[in-house]
Amino acid sequence: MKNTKSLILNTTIEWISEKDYREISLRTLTNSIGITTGAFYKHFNNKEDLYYQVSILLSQELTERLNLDITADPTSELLKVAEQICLLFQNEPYLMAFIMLNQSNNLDRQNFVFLDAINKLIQRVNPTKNEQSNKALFIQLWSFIQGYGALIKNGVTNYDRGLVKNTLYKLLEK
Amino acid sequence: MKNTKSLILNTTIEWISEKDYREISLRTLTNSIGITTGAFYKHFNNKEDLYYQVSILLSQELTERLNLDITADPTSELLKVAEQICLLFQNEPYLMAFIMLNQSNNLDRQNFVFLDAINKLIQRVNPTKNEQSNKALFIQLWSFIQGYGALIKNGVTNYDRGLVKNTLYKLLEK
DNA sequence: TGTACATCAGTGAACGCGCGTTCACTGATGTAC
DNA sequence: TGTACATCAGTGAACGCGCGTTCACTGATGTAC
Repeated sequence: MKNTKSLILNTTIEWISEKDYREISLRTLTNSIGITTGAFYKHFNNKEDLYYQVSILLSQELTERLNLDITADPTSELLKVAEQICLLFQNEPYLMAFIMLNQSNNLDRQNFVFLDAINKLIQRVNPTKNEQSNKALFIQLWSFIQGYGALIKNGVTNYDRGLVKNTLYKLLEK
Repeated sequence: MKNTKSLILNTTIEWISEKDYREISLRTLTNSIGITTGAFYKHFNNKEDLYYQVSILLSQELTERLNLDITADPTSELLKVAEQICLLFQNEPYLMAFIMLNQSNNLDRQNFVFLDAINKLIQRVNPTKNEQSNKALFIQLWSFIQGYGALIKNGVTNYDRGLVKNTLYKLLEK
């Protein structure tokens, strides 16, 4: 049944949200659904295959959730994205850790869609600058968001909307 | 012998530099030294104890290596620290991953010494501002350094001295 | 100087455990005639 | 409508493996007399 496969995918996402994904075993996962580990292999080649498919789903979900509007005011749109991602780090630390650790393995189209959209926003926020300057700005923004997210995730600090806004404006030199 | 204990500590650091520390087993570690796993437990309570002691050593080493001079020009000193840490992410990715993942567990004095020194530099770079503004600046700098380090470590980008300098100056509003 | 004893780093084999994965089998369901 | 067969999701027990940890024992070294 296709139901079981999507049940496995959705339950995996629930587990990933609740604990470090490296500590999830196929036994705990399949037990919590009510199937055996043998049944799992009727739907996935192996555990890595499961995580790969989950990471694609999560990339799609993230892209939809952020709901980028590349025609809106690029500065406020960038701010919106930055805030939402930082909030996700605060509210879904395990999920974001999974996404961040698996993003570099994922060269699928969905990730490109998301990063491309951010790049387009940056080009529009900085229309007079050259490509190299835009790439640098992208690295600066992405570094801050990831690093700030990590600090939030580790409990070093709490999410502060004003700080995100202030950082963005400094980096954009607004 | 005290020699064996420090041999274990130093060899662990070598291994941590070469691969993900989560993939190091006591067997591979002790085999590479030429002792048995039983001997290991004459010197450490357990594996966690080893990693804790290693993380203290690495914190000390990092502090010494950065060689902070809190009397020097604070801006250039901050730039120097930021550059050195980013370079470490590029040259010692596994080691930095270990330090970053274990730093939040480590509330030992050595870490405070290092972070305190950075905080003092920030106070001197921003003498007229209040404490809250300094704390925000610290979070901004630390977020960028950590996030940029992660991007370098994951191969998303390469270390670029100019980008680090530019980011620092933007954040310091110089 | 020689003997008896204590200490303790290191040995080596074993322990129990949880893991991902495999596979012969089951049994419900759909299809062909 | 009833019978024979094919399909295939799911079972459940087992596989081999590597892990951290334990422990009775060894044997070199130092100490006391």
